[in-house]
Order: sequence, then structure tokens, then C-alpha cells
Amino acid sequence: MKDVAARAGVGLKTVSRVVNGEPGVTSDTAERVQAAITALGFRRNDSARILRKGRTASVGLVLEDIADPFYSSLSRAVEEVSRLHGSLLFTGSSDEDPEREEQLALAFCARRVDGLVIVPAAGADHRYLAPEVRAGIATVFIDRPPLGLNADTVLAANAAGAREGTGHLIRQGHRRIAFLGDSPDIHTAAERLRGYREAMAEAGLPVDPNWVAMGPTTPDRVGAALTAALTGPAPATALFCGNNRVTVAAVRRLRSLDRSVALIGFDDLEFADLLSPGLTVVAQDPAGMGRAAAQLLFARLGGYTGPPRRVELPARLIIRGSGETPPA
Amino acid sequence: MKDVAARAGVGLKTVSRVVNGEPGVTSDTAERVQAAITALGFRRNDSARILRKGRTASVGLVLEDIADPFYSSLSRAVEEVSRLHGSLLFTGSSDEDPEREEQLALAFCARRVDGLVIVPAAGADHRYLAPEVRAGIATVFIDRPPLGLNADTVLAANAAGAREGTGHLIRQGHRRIAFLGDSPDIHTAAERLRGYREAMAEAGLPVDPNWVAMGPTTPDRVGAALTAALTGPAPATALFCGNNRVTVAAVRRLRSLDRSVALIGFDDLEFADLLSPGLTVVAQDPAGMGRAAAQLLFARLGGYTGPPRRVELPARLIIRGSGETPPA
DNA sequence: CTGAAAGCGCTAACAT
DNA sequence: ATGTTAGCGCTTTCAG
Repeated sequence: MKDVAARAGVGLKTVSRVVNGEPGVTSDTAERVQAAITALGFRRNDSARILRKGRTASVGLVLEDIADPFYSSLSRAVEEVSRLHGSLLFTGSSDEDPEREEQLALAFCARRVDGLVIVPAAGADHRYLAPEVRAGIATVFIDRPPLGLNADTVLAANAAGAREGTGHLIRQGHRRIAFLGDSPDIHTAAERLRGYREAMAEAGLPVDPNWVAMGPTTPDRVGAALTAALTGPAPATALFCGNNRVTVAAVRRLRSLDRSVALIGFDDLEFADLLSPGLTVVAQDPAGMGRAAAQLLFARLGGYTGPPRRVELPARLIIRGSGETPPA
Repeated sequence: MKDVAARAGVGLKTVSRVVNGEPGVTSDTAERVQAAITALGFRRNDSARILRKGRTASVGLVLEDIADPFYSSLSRAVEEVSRLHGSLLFTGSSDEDPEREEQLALAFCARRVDGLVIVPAAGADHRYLAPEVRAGIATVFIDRPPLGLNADTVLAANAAGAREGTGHLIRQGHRRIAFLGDSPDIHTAAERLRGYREAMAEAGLPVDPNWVAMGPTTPDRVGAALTAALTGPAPATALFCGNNRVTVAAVRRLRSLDRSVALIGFDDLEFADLLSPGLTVVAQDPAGMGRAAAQLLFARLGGYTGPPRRVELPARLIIRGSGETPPA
């Protein structure tokens, strides 16, 4: 900027005015400055600008895995809202590791992002964020609630959705329904399990421990759990899958077992309508969740100082066939 | 930092030493400083640090749409390599709009990212990046080559992959094969079309204009093109789809038409093996591409100053059934 | 309308 | 082992 000023024969502040489109510069001098800028290939250093101005016009997004379609849709929505507010987006994947979540969030804070959108990793304790929140970094939790910290949160109707899905299977005549879920220390997994249990209890149906399996969503673990639920003295006739990865693993295993059982999955999938039968799912709205979270964030940055808000988005049952087969 | 120094009764530089783990501080004073840091909830301001040090330990990634599984896998790979090098990642979606690509790239540059990974938007002219490259921002293009600029580039074997896929259909006995692709101003789309034409020419087969349709990947456009290719005096008996979105739209339309034609798609899909028949595809390796691009980038940042390099990753045919049905 | 000076929070280079 | 000074590139403040 100094170089530009020298070349244009003006003061530093005049260059600053031109660069930022501030008024108070004759079009004549402005032109001279512009010429110097293009000649020198000058680009304002936003790091320095930020240092002075305080706001960085950037937001940090920490999620489990950007390669997961659920999170990548969510991410895109956060990005869109951020763009409308002139903010850039840092993204980072925690891989469900609380330590990595913390490292990412604190690294973003050290860069002085204006705000943070966080999908908590399983078991993460968010007291580490208290100093940052106090320092004014707007923070919104999404998909799962924070632990040890009170902040804006966006969740899906996990329990209600699972209850509805399970109820749907019950209404088809099923009485032995299995639930295959993610690790129980993940909030969404626990909530969906709760919804399943509620639906079973409401219908007066017992839950055989053999039908419920919570754990990592690796194909092997899910496949083994599935096989276990379908064998033994009280084999399940229907299956509720706790998230998209479980559903994919289960469908694949069922295919290889050549067994056809009723199945409903939590989370919609790209090709769900093209399987035979079509996959009945309880669909969340990842883009809607991302949008809602970003809106809460920018409301804070816009001056809202009320108590933390909690938004819950509905999950809706999409009937396609796999959940409508009666018990064998 | 000044406050911490005052509270600990030490100089500014001593605090800096402690914060950065530099040697030359007695464990006694270091402890006092640490106490002051936690008491005040101090966190180093990396923006200021960056301003002083020059390097920002951040990378900008511009792609078409982070919600697309191909790009989200790629993104995750870039993130992983960046993390190994201690860098954070800015991401932004251009939505195939050259202007937005430029805005994003220049915004990242203004933040003084150390490097840039760019999926060029259709028709973008990259001369706008020349000043930034000259200023030392390492730049790698991925998925599509740059225009008007010579820089490191990572591509898939688009033409070879399409040729192999088309050849596979020909070997199944098909002679009338349609090609449904993305807009022809997108490099990958044009290359894949070229591969298709080469395979047809090699086999001495004519290409009816009615079989080739390039354009937006909206379900309606693809569906209409598909219908057109399958009707008329010389209906196609097989179909090559130019990318994942085209494939999804085509499979869906075929289903609703209740027509079964041989089909091969470029890009693998999550559920490809679960459709009936399984979907034969020419698969790229998005994670491998992201990794390669990030490695080229950090090689530059590590001091490599040789001429721009070009990496081409193979695309491989995965046989699952849909591409192995003979002509009706 | 224009510019000089101070300072954002930190680190490099040099004292002590 | 510790502290002091200058300055990264910009904006803010205030004076011409």
C-alpha cells in the first residue's frame, strides 16, 4: 500500500480510501491510484486489515467428516448463509475424536473467526470453549447438543423420528423389531434408540436385548449385529437402522444373506428410491439444519444477545416400500 | 499478551517464548506466565502472528459444490494432507460460475493463504491469478486444467476412461451407443465425449447425432435427452453417462420408462452395487486426486521450484452388471 | 479532499 | 535467562 501511495504520489490513507471505496477522493486522484494498483498488482492484505478492524469475516465449521453426504450438505448450507453475510468458511473434520474437535475449534479461534459451528464429537466436553465464548466468539452447536456449555443449538427430531419409523413398522404387523445404531455415546444415536424403545413400549412390545446393537458403523460390526438379530430363538422380522452408514451396511448384508426383512433407515440416501424395494426412510434435512445454525450464528453477530436458543427440525417418514412388507 | 506479561511481572517476549514453547525460560517463570495465561483466558491471536511471520498456515479450496460426493471426498483428502502440514482449510463452492470462482480465490488470496487448490469453473479464465502466483501463492488445479495460466494440475484419465467404458459396451455387442454428458465447456465433459468418440471410431461405428447430448445435469434435461436417444429411427441400445449426476438422472428415468438398456456411468456411486442390476461404472479416485493435489501444493511450499507438474490418475472400470447386458 | 501519526497483537533482532 | 525496540500492512483519529 505504501508502494502504491508512492507510485501514485499520494498519501497512504488516500490509497486506503480508494481500495475500500470510501468517499472523499476526487475521481482524478482515484484514477491515478487505481493505475498504480494494477501496475503493481497490489491486493489488500486482509490479515492486516482484520488485525486492525477486529472482525475477520470468517466462520469455522467443525464436523465429523466432510466426506459424509449428510455433513457435506449441511456444510454447503452453512457456506451459503455465510456468503450472504460476506464471510468465508473454514472447515475441518474431527473424525469423531474429541481431541481433534478441540484442536480444530481452538485453531479457528486463534485465527479469530467471528463464529463457530460445531458438530460435537462423541463425548467431547465443551468447557474448553468457555473462554472463547466469553471473548465474544459466537458459537452454535449442530446435530448434537454441547456438553458443559449453554449455547445456541440446532437438532433434528431424533427421538420423534425414530418413534415414528418404528411405529410404522409396528403398524405393518411387526412385533419383533431390531434397532441397529451408532455408538451410544453419540447423542443422536442415543436419542433414536430412545424413540425406538418408546414406540415399542407404547405398543406393549418387549425388546429382546438381542435385537439392539449399538456401536461403530463399520460394515463388519453392523453385519454381525444384523445376523445376530435375525437368528436365535426370537429372530427380528423388521429392522430400524440408526443412520445412513448403518443403513448402507445393513442393506448390503441383507443382500448377501438373500434375506428380505422389512427395513427403515434414519437419513435419506441418494439412490433410496432406486433400490428394490425402494428404501423407506426417516429423512432429516441437513441443508435446513445448516441454514438454521448459520442463521442463529449471524443473529448473534448481528447483535442478538438473548439467551441461547434451541431449534429442532422435524424428521419425516418417506415411504418407498422396504418398510411396508409384512412379517414373514 | 501485554496483560499476561503485566500480570506475571515479566516482559512481553518472555510471554511469547512461553506461548510458543521456545527455550530460554526458567520453569519457574514459565509457570508464573502459564498461571497468568489461564487466569486471563489468553489465546494467542494468530492473525497478528501471521502478519508478522508471513506464512498463514492456511490453504484455500475452491470447488464446484462441496455437497457433491465427488468433491466432498476430494475435499476431505485435501484437508488430511493439509492437517499433516499444520494448515487449516478454507473451502468455497463456485457453483460452476467463473465469477464466483474468481471472487472466492481472490478472497482467499487477500487472506494470504499459502496456497490454493482450484477446480476451475466452466469457462473461467485464470489470468486473474497471475499476480497472485507471482506474489508466491502456490496454486494447484484439480479435476480440470487452468486456462491462460501454467500451473501444477491433477486430472483423471477422462478420455481413456470413457474410451474403456464405451469399448466395453461395444464388446458386449452394442453398435448404437448413446453418450449423455455435462456441458461441453467443462473440460471433463469434453474429454469424456472425446473418449467415447474415439472408441466408436476405433470400432468403425458411426455416431448418430441423436445419441449425443451435452448440457446441464438437471434431471429434466437428462431425461429428455435419454428419451430422445432411445426413440427415433436408430434407437440406442446402450448408454454411457458422463458423470455421477447424469447417471443418477438416467437410471431414474430408465426406471420410470420401464426400459432396460445397457448402461455405464462415469464416477462411482455409493449404492452402485445394490441396484438391480448392479451399476457398471468407470470410477475415478476423488480422494487420490485430492491427496495428489495437496502434495503438489506442499511440495511447492516446501521449496520445490521446478516447472509445473501434471499428474493424471487412472480411471478404472468396475463391472457390476448394468454394462454387460447384450443389445435387445 | 487529503495526509501524518498512532496502534491493532504479535515476533525478529538485538540488547542486557 | 530475560527485556527492549522496531515493524508486519492496514485502519482510525485527527489535523490540515
